[in-house]
Amino acid sequence: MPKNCNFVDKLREIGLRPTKQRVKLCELLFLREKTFHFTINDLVKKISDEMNEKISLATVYNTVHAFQKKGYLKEIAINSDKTYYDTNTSIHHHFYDEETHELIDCNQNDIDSINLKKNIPGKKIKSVEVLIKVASDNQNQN
Amino acid sequence: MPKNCNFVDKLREIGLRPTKQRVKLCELLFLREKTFHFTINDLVKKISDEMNEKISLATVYNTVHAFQKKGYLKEIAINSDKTYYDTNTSIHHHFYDEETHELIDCNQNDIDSINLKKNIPGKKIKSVEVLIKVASDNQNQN
DNA sequence: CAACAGTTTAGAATAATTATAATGTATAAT
DNA sequence: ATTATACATTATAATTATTCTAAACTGTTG
Repeated sequence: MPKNCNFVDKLREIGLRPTKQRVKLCELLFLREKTFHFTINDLVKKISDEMNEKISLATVYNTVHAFQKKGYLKEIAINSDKTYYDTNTSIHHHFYDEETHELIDCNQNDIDSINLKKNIPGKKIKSVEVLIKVASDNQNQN
Repeated sequence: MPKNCNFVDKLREIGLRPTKQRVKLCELLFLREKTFHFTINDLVKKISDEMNEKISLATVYNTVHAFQKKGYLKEIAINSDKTYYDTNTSIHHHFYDEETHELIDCNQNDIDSINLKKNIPGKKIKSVEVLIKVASDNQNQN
């Protein structure tokens, strides 16, 4: 979702009704310089803390799913009980800090291209993404 | 956990009491040629279907966590509400079939070595693992 | 403005996982 | 061998993330 844009029109364009809640969430999610990694709970907290608003939990779930479906949010695979999302929807990689549970983007050009020598017969490759787990030191590997 | 081994002794060696349930689970998990990917529910089902036994759900959770802690099982990161485990505890990669939800191992030597150009200051890299999503065709990327 | 379809909402329902507390069992010391 | 003890198992309750539901609400279209 482009920054500095009229979210009302933008939402209409992509076939979602521009409700108050959706516009608020757009502002929270897409008016940012850096890509943003979050869980549903992070969002709910930010809405009440930073925007002094209240959007029902169900709506946050609905809206995040709608944006994901339209391709403006991406679900990130990490070992967690919660689901993480990213405003960077391109195919890219992540550092995952095992101590702070923070995600940091690692773009395609931060990694030499990955060359697969194996494939699955009858299947096409949809994405190849790397998860780099980091920790300060004497941490166990998983 | 080595194949063809006396699980009673092995469990004692690694500091876990060799209870009936743990030995049964060892047999189910580690007496295999290929690496085994599973969820807790897969295990519970296999115990009753293939072994005609009943081990309580809590014990399955406890035991899987104990084995994981001791380094004999590895948690796999994929987008799922369930947690996946792998008997292959080495650092390695996975194909994830978006249609069948099946995991397939992809060893380190099936991929040219990954060269990171970026790092996180003050943090050590603990693992670098690749998830390759596959599907038969006209499937969306995520 | 009226009518309709799409949205929001609170709260119920579900599903995975973890905690609890009573009972059972492997083990080390007697 | 027996017993005491610490560790395990179990059924069940509790918790947490997520999804469903049905009623109230709101953009949009005519």
